Parts: sequence; C-alpha cells; structure tokens
Amino acid sequence: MNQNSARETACGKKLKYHHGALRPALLEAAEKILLEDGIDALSLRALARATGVTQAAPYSHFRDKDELLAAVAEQGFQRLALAMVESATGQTAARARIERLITAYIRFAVGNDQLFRLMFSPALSDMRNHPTLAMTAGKSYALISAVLAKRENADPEETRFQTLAIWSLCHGLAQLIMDDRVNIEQFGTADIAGFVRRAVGLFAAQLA
Amino acid sequence: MNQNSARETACGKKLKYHHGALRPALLEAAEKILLEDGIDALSLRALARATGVTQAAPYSHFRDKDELLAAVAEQGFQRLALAMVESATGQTAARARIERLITAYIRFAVGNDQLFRLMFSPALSDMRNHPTLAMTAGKSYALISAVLAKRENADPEETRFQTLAIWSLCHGLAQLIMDDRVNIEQFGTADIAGFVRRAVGLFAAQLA
DNA sequence: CCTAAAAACTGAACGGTGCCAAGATCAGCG
DNA sequence: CGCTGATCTTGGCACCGTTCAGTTTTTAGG
Repeated sequence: MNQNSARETACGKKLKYHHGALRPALLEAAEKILLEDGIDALSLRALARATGVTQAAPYSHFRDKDELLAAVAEQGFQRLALAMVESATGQTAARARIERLITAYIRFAVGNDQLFRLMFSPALSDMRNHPTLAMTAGKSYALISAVLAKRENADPEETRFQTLAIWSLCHGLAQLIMDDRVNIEQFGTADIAGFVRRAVGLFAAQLA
Repeated sequence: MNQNSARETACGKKLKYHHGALRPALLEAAEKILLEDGIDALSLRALARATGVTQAAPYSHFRDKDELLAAVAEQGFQRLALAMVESATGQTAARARIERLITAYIRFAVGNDQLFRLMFSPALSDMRNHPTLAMTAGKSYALISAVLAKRENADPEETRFQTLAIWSLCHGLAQLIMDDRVNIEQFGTADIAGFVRRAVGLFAAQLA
C-alpha cells in the first residue's frame, strides 16, 4: 500500500517502517516522560507517540506494560547502585562508607523521585514475574551488607539484622521526604548528608 | 419518563432513585474492594456498581477520584492511630511504649497493605489538596513524638530528630516487608514484635 | 543471490477508565 | 402548591491497555 515505506511526521523527520532500535528508544523515552511529566503520563501510547510508532509496536518488545516498567526500574536500580558505589569510593572506615552509601541512596530517591517510586511500585514488587529485576534490586542491599560483614568478629545473623535496620531507616526516610511528610530543613543539619551522619550516630556504638 | 421511580436489579432488590446515603456507602464499598480485589480494581465505576448506582453518581459527593481516595485514606489513618494507641495502653516506660507503637504501625501496614499503600500513595501526597487528610496523617507521628518529648531534659530539637529516625525505620521496614523485599522470618526473632524490640535496642541508649 | 521464515510494525477494534454536560427526580421549605 | 438545590441518570468524550489480522522488513539457509 505504501510503496515508499517512509512516512512523514509533523517535524518532517523521515521514519522507516522499521524503527530499528525501538526497545532502547522506548526505555529512553520512558525515562524522559517520567522526568518531565510524571508517572501518570507514562502510558504505552504516549511512549509510542514519543518514538514515532503506532500504539501496538511496543508489544513486539515487551509482553505488557509491566514488563516495560520493570525494564525501566532495572535501569534505575543500576544507576542507584552506581551512585552509591561512586559516593563511597575512597572511604575505608566502615562508618564513613555506610554514611556515604545511605546518603547517596536518599539523594537518588529525592533527585529522581518519579523513577524511584516506579522502582518500588507495588505493581513490580512481585519479583517472580521479573527475575532479572530482583537481582539488580538487591544490589543496594548488598552494598550495605558488605560493609558490615567485613568487620572483625562479624556475626552473620547480627549483620543481616543491622543491614535491614539501616536499610529500613534509609528507605523510610527517603519515602517520607519524597512524600513531603518531613521537612529536612527543620533540623539543624540542613542537608541530607548531615542528617544521615547524625542518624548513623544513633547506632554507631553497635556498628563498631 | 420512569413514572415508577423504582428500578429492579438482577437480585430483585428495589432501588430508589435517590440512594439516600451514598457517600458512606461508597467509602465502605471502597474498603471492601480494596481488601478483596486490590487497589487496581478500585475504580469509580466499580464503586458505583457495588453501591447500585450509575457511574456519575459519585461525583455528587466527591469532586474527583482523588478526593474519594483521600477520604478512604483518612479513615485508614484514623484506624492506624487507634490501633497504635490501643496497643500502647498500659505501658508506662518510654521504651515499651515506643516498641508497642511501632509494632502496631508495622502490623497495620502488613495486615492492611492495600489500604496502607493507598494512604501513602503519591497521588495523595500533595496534601495541599487534602487539608483534613494532612491533619489525620500526622497523628501517628505525634504519638511517637509525644513519648519522646515527655522524658526529662528532653531537648525539643533532639526529640524531633529521634522521632523522625524512629518513624523512618518503622515506615521503611513496613514498606520493605509489604514489598516482599525482606523476609522477617530469616531472623531469629520470628515475629514483628521481636524484630522491633531488637531494632529499638539499637538506639536504646540514646533514648534514655 | 534468492527465497522462506521470522521479526517488526500497522490499523482497527474491544472493553475499561475518569470525567463532564444535560436532564430527570426528589426532599424540604416558602 | 410551586420553587430551589441536592441527588442521581443518560449519553458521550478522550484516553488507556491489549489483542488480532495483515503488511512490511530483516534475517537465515540453500
């Protein structure tokens, strides 16, 4: 029907029948929409529009919307882990490393709150459907755990417990800040790093 | 057009043109659907169906879906605060009260996870649109804060900080358990109360 | 190189959703 | 009684996720 196989868009760009790299383009567009318009605007149809393709095209690359969101979330977890690692490099003391890791975690959540919310969205929390996501998501936990496990005389069970406690504090605080249920500036330590340092101080004795 | 003004349903019940108490009926139906079918099934149209009314009827009582959800969430916060208070009655020691409050908080989250997620849903987190919700939501924070503030020589700023730390730990843990990112049973203390007691122990020294 | 199978994409449709404007009904009050 | 305002219905809009039959392009095998 269309012997030319090229279509025109409003902006005049030529589009081939085959996009060629639709999958990464969709993921990129997803992050952009997430950043600019929020998670409510993140629909498959909007993604199709943004990549210049019809609504059904994404189904060649993702079984359903959840699978696409899981892929976006996985990218997010990778970036989160990277940010944490980078932030802690150069620190050798256990306490300093922990503080850096947590601060990076919370900073990431606050700075990419729509993405962070997606990463911990209930729709994706059933990891049985997204096995690779489960692996990636465990990375940030592992980073904290590793620091605690490297101490002398570290009891494995005690380490697991402390890791969970720290992660909970950190995750909860991130959540509360994102939801505007807490105003971090009402504390003397005006920024997140200061607050974290103070919070870690609360159980510093037990971490030694 | 309909001179009788009564309609028949499949089950044969007579329905008046005016429901009479639609607002509370909607809220009740919402909690039921939330409990039985999850938050994804909670649509205005489903609520209308459940209360035997047409799709547009709810708009006489709520400006939009968010306003209805906010009302449901507010009921949830009230029940949460009640559960916390009841769970802590009889305890006088600060540490025991804190432990009870937190345990009740987490138990509520785990036992009503769909409702809890709604209560902390991002859609509702912009409290400017739901002023009464904001008040009710602050209750659980106030309960923890009050215990800490009643200590001798309690520095107000330090109290605020500790309250936030405890609340974060508690909220984060609840979130992680709900999302199945943590298996509480892998800790010696098999239940939530035991874990909380141990966690509070981490900064017990600072709470005295 | 040619062809057949596989993959990518289109176009149209289905049922569901939130929301809205217009009208019908009803309760309470002058 | 008639009026008014609140409540509810009817019908419709735009959007969503998903499916399906069919078309186009790429890829793999001879």
